[in-house]
Amino acid sequence: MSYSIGQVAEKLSISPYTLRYYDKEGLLPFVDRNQAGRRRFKDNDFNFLEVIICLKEAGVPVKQIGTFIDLCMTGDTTLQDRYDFLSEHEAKLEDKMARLQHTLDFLRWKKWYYKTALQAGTEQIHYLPGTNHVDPAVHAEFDKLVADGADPKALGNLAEGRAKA
Amino acid sequence: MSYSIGQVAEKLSISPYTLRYYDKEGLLPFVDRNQAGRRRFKDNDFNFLEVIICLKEAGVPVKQIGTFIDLCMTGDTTLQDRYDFLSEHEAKLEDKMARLQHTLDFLRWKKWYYKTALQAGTEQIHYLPGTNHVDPAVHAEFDKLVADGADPKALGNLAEGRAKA
DNA sequence: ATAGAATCTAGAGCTAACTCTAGGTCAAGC
DNA sequence: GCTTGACCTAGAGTTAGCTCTAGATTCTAT
Repeated sequence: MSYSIGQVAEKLSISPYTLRYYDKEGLLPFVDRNQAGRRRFKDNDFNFLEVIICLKEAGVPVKQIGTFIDLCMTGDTTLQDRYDFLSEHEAKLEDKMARLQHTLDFLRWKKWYYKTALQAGTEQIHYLPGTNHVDPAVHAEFDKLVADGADPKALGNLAEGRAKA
Repeated sequence: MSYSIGQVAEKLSISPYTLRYYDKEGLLPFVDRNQAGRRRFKDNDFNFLEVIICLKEAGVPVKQIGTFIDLCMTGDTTLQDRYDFLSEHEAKLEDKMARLQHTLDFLRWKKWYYKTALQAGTEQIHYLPGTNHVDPAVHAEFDKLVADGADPKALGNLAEGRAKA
């Protein structure tokens, strides 16, 4: 079974332009061509494409993905290098996810901040009296709610479906 | 207390160039200037900067951060808009983190793939006999280990510190 | 008073990752 | 046989987000 660039693009939800760009950058050395010079992807090629897409999603620059693919084409002598490459990017991804978790926490506290302001009708309830500066105690209050077991994701939600009878 | 652009840059680990760029893009309308036209950041400005940095980390484009800051400057009439904005980006961030978790899972399975290949000395142990195509059963084997309670993060780790006595 | 450092603006330059255009080749259906 | 659409390459264009340069202040420390 073999596939045209259009079929692969369709299947992976990537544009053919992008696939050709990847090829130009050396990411697709494993792809065959037919007599007319057109790319023919094999079933096994999807294993490589899966790795490429994974590394892209992990935030690895195209050039570095290229060096990884080079290692793959070289053979068993590069197994350790490939392992190390993946380990490195696993660690980076873990870091990134930890940072994003902090970002999410912050977003949720701010949502709660606006939820409570909305309920009061004004942001001023969060200001130090007589100023337009946020009272640090407001954040502390939120932290306390979380420490006391509240779900940070739910705390900021406006109860819209509360109208019942 | 007020701070120069250099001091703020230092404190936030951002370059002054970037801060000026943000200002140019309308992200810092709240920053005062002294008689000489130099920016003077107030303590309260760090609340805004914290939000800007959070949104950036969440992947929100600079232009959209600008519209959020505009809402902030407008006053209580925009509280609902600000809430909705944060809700939207909370949802997007949750999606992204779910995708990154899948990416991380994939990276870990590939690490295990290379760990076992390294231990065998060749990648061929994962190929269908007589081919250089990966045997789909290999991935299934990994999935089974995980289903049986193994830690996916630990499974791919080479036990380097095993030399003891 | 003055040298050196920090700041200002406007605008040019840079990089990554596409995205598209132009001009040509090739395969399938009428 | 001919048209239509997918494909090819080379290379130009685009966008976001910085990053830097030039030339002119302004502040700080001796």
